[in-house]
Amino acid sequence: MAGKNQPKRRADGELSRTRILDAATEIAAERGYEGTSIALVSAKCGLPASSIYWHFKNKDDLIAAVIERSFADWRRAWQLPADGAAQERLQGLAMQIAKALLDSPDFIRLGLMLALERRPVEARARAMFIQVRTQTYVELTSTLAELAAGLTEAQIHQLVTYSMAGADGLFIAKEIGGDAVDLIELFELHARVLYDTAMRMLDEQAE
Amino acid sequence: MAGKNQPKRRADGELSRTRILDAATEIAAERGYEGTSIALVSAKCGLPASSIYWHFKNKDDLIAAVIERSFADWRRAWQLPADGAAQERLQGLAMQIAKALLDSPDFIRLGLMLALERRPVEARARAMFIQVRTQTYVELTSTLAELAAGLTEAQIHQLVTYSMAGADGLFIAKEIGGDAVDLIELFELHARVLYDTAMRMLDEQAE
Amino acid sequence: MAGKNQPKRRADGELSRTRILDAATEIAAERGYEGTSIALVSAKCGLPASSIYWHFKNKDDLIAAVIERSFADWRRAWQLPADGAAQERLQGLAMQIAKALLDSPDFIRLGLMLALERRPVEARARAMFIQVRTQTYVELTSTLAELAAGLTEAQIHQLVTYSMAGADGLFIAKEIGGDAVDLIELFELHARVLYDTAMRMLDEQAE
Amino acid sequence: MAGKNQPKRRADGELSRTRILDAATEIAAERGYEGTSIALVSAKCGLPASSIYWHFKNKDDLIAAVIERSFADWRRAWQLPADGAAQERLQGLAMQIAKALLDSPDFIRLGLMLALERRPVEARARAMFIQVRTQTYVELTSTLAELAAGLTEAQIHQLVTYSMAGADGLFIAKEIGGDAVDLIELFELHARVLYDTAMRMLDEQAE
DNA sequence: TATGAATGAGACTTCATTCAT
DNA sequence: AATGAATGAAGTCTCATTCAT
Repeated sequence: MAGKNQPKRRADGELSRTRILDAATEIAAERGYEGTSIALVSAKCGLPASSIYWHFKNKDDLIAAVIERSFADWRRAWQLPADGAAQERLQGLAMQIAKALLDSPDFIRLGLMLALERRPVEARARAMFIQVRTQTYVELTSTLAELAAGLTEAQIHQLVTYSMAGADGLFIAKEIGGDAVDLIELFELHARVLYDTAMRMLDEQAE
Repeated sequence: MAGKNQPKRRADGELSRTRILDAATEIAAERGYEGTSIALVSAKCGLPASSIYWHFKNKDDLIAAVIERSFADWRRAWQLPADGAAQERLQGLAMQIAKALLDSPDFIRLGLMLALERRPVEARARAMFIQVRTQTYVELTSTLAELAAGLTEAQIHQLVTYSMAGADGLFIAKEIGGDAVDLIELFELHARVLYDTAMRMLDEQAE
Repeated sequence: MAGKNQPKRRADGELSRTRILDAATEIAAERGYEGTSIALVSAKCGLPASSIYWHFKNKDDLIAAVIERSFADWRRAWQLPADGAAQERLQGLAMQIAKALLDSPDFIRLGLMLALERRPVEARARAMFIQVRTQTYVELTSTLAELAAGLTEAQIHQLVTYSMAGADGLFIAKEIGGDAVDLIELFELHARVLYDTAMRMLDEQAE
Repeated sequence: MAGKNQPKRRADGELSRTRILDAATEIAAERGYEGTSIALVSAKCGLPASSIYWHFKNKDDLIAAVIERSFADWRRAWQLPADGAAQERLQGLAMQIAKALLDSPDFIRLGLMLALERRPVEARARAMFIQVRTQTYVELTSTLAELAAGLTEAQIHQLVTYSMAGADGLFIAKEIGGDAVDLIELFELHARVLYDTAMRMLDEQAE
């Protein structure tokens, strides 16, 4: 940052890129990969289609960039709990994630759509989602290892998988159910379930 | 076979319809709504594109029919537990559903893709998914009301929502994780979690 | 007529034919030759497309039949004046034709559309219009020859052509102008103009 | 040629647009709205169909542009009479219009076809014709008001409507009758009729 | 006297992408 | 750092017509 003394062109370039990404994010989160046409993005951001190709190699590259940026936004919206009792830390984390899903649902909605597709070839966009999702998996794994010291690796894998699956499923439930679904309350339940399960696993191990 | 008591069998429209639905189901489950082109379906079922339009009003109508039929297939693959101890019945149900998801994943994969999309207009296919899903919700609600008599309506709503969300999420986890995810084991965990939660709710209520 | 003792099938056949013609007339008068699709006619009359082909060889044949029947209807709505003073007879004829155009505009609207088209090949329908129109030309020619005895053939040809052109043009003016155009009044003017012109021609000839 | 003061000439979009319009005009004047397929236009102008959509939003937009341009051409072919005796001015105008119709019949032929159609929705092309036609109506109205000062507004409206109807009708008569119809002679008659009628109206008013 | 089913051709339109400027 | 123009492929859907029953 700082020192922006280039002839302003650079600044405009950055701005255009951002406008394209904004438009593409909005559309892709609504209509998925195939439903996001370059013409639609062009119309929404006001730049001609050929300009989009100046900033991004192709459509796949564009959607991958969308995933990358919206993951970063989403990831910034919550942080791993630093200290406190295990149960409270878990509850706090769940609340943060629930709120992040409510506030910026683009990342998950688009990501899940990509994850569900099984297109023969296709490529970067889906891979990008899998990659950043793995990053979350790793973070949660180390957090859990700390919160519930003593669990086996297999148990941790199971718990983290179950916790992420629950988050995905609850997000979808909210998408489908709308106001009939209280996401916060359900994430609270989810956190409690995870805590209880972890404790039970430790107990059973102790015997 | 045999014993068909239809007039004569007449040009076998029913058969063609089935062939089209088979092809469309396979493709739609892999590529979603937008990714399912009529040309692709035509190529896979061997009938020309124009014949598809004899059997279905348009693409939306076709995909809605796919959802309808594959839900019926999927629903036929499991049945609500008739009797036995509550915990066993829940475990049994969870196992059946897990297997149904593994055996005929078309319904859920396509349905979830549709559920995630937020296309401005278009509708029938998505509406059909929401509708049959609601049917499942209702069935599970009455099952749970019986299994855990004493729960409030709100609690049952929460539990059923959570159970369906878990199923969706676990399905996705399996899609993404492949062999690294043991769906059966996770569904067992899910059933146990649901049982424990229901019991806890009843306990807390008793106090 | 009478004596309809055939097994009713025949009657149904006639009825179907009529229903098809009714539907086709309505559509063709609105949308012209190309705009009249067999599917549209089928939807409007309730019979399947293949039934239309049982009654008519092809689309061209159908439209030709439409022209033929609607010309007959239209022609039946007015009659050549039998006697009276020339001016009154002309006025009366003009009024009848004006009313016939207002009451059953299908024939003229469709006919003019066909007349204006210059499709390379195409065929029967347009030819049918030209044919029935010629019939009207002949009738008007002999009427005028009687009303204004003494005119040369060339003059009669000119007058009849001008009178039919006026009728066509006024019909179009009404189509475009709607309520701003008083068709009756304009036909009255047209009749007067024709009468005056015929008289003038006779005068000039007399000199 | 030469003297083009546009920046550089850049890929010659203007030329392509013109080529497309030329082709579309020719075809639409022969076959009407529905008969003008994009493929036909593409074949005639040498540009691929998709390029047509770069220059025009859709088919309706293209046909509307055809109407607009061919009206302008047609309108340029005649001018309102500046001075001289009323009768001569009217005759002169009629001759000009007759020749304009013979020389560039595209505008009227296509326009009349559109005017006769009563398609449920769609519109722009037809609306454009109605609009430019109204422009002519206004011009003729003020010319007539000047040529035959003293006529009431209603009379002028009637005369202008009748004069335009006559022109339309005579054009059609020429289309149908071909060489059997002497358009020039008929327009002369038409001019005379209009003059006589205007004079008669003034006379009757004077009484 | 019909009609369900099918079909190849072609309708309009959008697609992702390229390239000269 | 862009963009006007173009393009071949592919999109959904309708067309007129046929044919076995």
